[in-house]
Amino acid sequence: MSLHRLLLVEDDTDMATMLAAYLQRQGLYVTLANSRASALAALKAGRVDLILLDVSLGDDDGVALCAEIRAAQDVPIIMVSALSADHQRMAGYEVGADDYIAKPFNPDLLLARIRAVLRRAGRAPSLSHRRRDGALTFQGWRYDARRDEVTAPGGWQVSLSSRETKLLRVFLANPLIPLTREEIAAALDDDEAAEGRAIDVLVGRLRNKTDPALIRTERGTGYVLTAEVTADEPA
Amino acid sequence: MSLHRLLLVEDDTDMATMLAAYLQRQGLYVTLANSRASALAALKAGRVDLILLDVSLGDDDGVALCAEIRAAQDVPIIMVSALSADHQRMAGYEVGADDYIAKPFNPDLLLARIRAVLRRAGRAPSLSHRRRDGALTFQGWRYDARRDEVTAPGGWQVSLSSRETKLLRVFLANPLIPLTREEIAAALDDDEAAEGRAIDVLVGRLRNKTDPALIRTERGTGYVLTAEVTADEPA
DNA sequence: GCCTTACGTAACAGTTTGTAACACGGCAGC
DNA sequence: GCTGCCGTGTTACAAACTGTTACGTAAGGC
Repeated sequence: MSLHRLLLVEDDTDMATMLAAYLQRQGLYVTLANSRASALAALKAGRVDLILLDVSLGDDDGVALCAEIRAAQDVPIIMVSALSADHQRMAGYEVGADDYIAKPFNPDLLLARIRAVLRRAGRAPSLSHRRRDGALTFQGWRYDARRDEVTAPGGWQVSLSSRETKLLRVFLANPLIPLTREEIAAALDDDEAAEGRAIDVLVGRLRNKTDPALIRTERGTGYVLTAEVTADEPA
Repeated sequence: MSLHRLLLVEDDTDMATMLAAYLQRQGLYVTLANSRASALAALKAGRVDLILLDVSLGDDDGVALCAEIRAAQDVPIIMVSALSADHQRMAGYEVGADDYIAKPFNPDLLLARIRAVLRRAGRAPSLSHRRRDGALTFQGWRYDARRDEVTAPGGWQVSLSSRETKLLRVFLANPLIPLTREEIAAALDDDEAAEGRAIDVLVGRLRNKTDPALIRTERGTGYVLTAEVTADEPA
């Protein structure tokens, strides 16, 4: 029920087909383009929320195309490259890519990046629209939003403090997406201010009560929920 | 089944649909309007407790519309803007918006603002708006307003003191909305004054006689009824 | 390897909340 | 009036919650 339209610019047909199928299954509306010309045509044809742009585009140059698109309109762009060389990465950033991912990539990671970019662009339907309904399952754990109850894989019930619960909800709303301390604090407090090590300690406490492996540290950045989250039907 | 009626004035269909879905799940009754004309029509058509008004409204101007509505009637308004520029923000306030939120926003944050505005505006729908004679059902429990009787999920009858009953009614009138001790006291006493721990103790006693999970503590704030409330037809 | 920085976390302190126990007052019955 | 009972607020203390600090350790950069 996501309304995001994604334009996939990729000249390798096999890769494009596979990726498109995957992304469509994830709820994205995907348009394919295999060249600079067709990409620009697709852009002109309709609304696009995000562009996934391969750096190597046969005769065309992805980096140049990125800059070209950026100059014309404000659409978030994620660059995809077969080479993870840093200069390429930098080249991508300089022309205005919002993110960069190297082939071969983990599809889930790609999806996470896509969500993150869309979110930053303010067009993301977050998980929140299902949050109050059923329960969420992740890595064997279960969170019943209605009752604020957390159940461990074994069936044990875990009691979290209200702050810990809020934190868990923040992570569940953004699975696989790295969150900075600022973002977490903002989401927790409904307003302003992140200081000190409060978030670290809070994360530590949540880790202890659940599974330490659930939340991974992104050194220098923040924290990520490492599990995929699926919504159960409301019983 | 909250009785808050929210008018969402937004011309971006996707955004409107998404937001409406989200807000409806949060227990608000949402009416959509995509233009100045339809907004005014909706206002004329029925009671509205709160207006969520997008600043950018295609041909129409949200700020002007805000002022217009304000001049005509006293409905709380939250302005939504894609630009967080301060002058716009101020412009919104000056014409009488009760709050302001910038896109992209955290849905939970929006919800918190909505609740805050509703609370401030004292529009918490009172029991009087309901069929006074019917019974209310919540989380398996039942409250018969006519007889002041409370029935547990199992069918057992629970006897509450008069003060406890009043407290229960206050919560039932404001399901899912956090209430401060002051608000509760005001609603209980018909006249002001909240001091000491009276409310805490009262809540504790109500919890004991019903289901402790029904009323959750919002640390630093107050208490919330965690159940949705539905009105039964009078038997 | 060493050095710097970031992170994990135990211990602590300040608040807030839960609740048992008590005190007070009205009221019915004697 | 006296007495016991019930409902209610007050008090006091324990427990829970949460941010801060300090220090040890891990992770990278060089």
